[in-house]
Amino acid sequence: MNIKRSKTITEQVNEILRERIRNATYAPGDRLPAENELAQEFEVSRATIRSVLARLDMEGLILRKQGDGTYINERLLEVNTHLGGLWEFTHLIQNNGYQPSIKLLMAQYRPATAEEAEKFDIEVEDEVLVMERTFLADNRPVIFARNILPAAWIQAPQDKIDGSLHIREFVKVYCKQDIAYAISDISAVIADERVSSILKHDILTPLLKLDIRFYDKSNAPLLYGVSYFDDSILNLRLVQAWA
Amino acid sequence: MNIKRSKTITEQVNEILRERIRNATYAPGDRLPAENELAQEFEVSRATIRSVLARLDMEGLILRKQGDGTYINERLLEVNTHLGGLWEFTHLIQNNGYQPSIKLLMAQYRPATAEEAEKFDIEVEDEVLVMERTFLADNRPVIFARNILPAAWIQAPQDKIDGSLHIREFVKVYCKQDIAYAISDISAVIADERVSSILKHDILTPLLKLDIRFYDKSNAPLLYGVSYFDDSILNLRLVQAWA
DNA sequence: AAGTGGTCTAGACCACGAC
DNA sequence: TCGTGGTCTAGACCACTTA
Repeated sequence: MNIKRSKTITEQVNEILRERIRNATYAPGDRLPAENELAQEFEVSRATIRSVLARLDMEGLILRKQGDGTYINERLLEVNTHLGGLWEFTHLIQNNGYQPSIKLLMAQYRPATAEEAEKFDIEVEDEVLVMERTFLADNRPVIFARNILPAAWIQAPQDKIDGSLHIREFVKVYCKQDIAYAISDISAVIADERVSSILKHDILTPLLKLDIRFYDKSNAPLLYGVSYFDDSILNLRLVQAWA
Repeated sequence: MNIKRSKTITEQVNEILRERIRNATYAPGDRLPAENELAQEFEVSRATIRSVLARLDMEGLILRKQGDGTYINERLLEVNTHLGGLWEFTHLIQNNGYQPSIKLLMAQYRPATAEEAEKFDIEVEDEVLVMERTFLADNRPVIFARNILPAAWIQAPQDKIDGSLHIREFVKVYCKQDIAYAISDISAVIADERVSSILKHDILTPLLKLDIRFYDKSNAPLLYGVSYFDDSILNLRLVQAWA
């Protein structure tokens, strides 16, 4: 097996194994080759193979049984959202079987509220950028998202905001920062008129609200987001492997 | 540093480091000793230290910066629920600052509905055990949970059901099985009368509903659970580290 | 008994950040 | 430049399942 350079070996093995699971080279329920066999095939050490398998295990893609073998989890066809990607809305839409797209509704600067200032560790009245977007599933709006970040964070030309970027790309491009982790609050709410009219949504059906704060490796807050969606249209289904 | 046997080395190091974080030997924001130093202190290899740090990193407890060092995440005081433990309701209650307890409302056998039969891969009309419980925060009911499992799964004496067990303990004791992973659906609902009366809850406030299915390593369904709670009382706050 | 995954070691070299 | 974490190796031995 030849492996291209430039990406890490584990990353390459990771991609190959995922592809084999995706295209059913390893079909659901199948037993994978032993770790030693995989190590031989890819010409890497067993430790490398194991670090890849550990990640697939965490995500619930495989089930490892000591003394027996490693199996493809056949139930993962039903699952659409892995825990690590709660805020990857386009994936959520895609995994529910729709074609995702993003529409920028608004992007404007205004002074921070007291609450926002506290969240970002900035002064009240410091300027923030507010961006409102909808995520569409087959051209139907299903998620309303409002993102807020201090204007001072923005390093790149601010004139035209590209609203079609994912959050992690957005932060990367405009703030030249990488997101290290996020803290999310999940709650159930009755939509206000504005959200309801945007989502063309029955006002009596409660929505899921996601309140997400993103931080970098130095623990500086990068971006704050609040999102609403109807869980009867988009199923929020998570896998959790035992720790 | 002396280390007791019987548990794995990584598990022991894990516990020691967590304790040091908890009791602020390593205070929030502090930089940890270098991996090599920790390896020397515990008399283990650096790989062992790294596997422990990798887990703390995933859970958001620490932030690792290449070329710099590893730091305690000072923002974790705010966080109460790690993703791995979505169904550990007593932890959820505890982390919201209340004293948790569990009250068994009902435990009875009845034939499976069509929906249940499909979920468990059993026949319609096969017998299932239904258990209804409330989780109390300072003696106030805050979570209503209904758990269902096929009666045939139960290996232990069925006469008296101990309703105060956690799910993983319950499955361990009565089914002699270990939970390998779970699939959860999160949704927002308006409570029905029964749930509302149990939770003494304003009927207009939407609740979070958690639909969780538990599986073992062989992919056999073990148990199914539906739970309701008011997110204005119990904050469902998750940490997600970047994959 | 044989084969599997689980744990652990003692190195090596690299990429990055602070000084 | 130096120390840090990031990657990777090539072994070893153990615990467990299956036949």
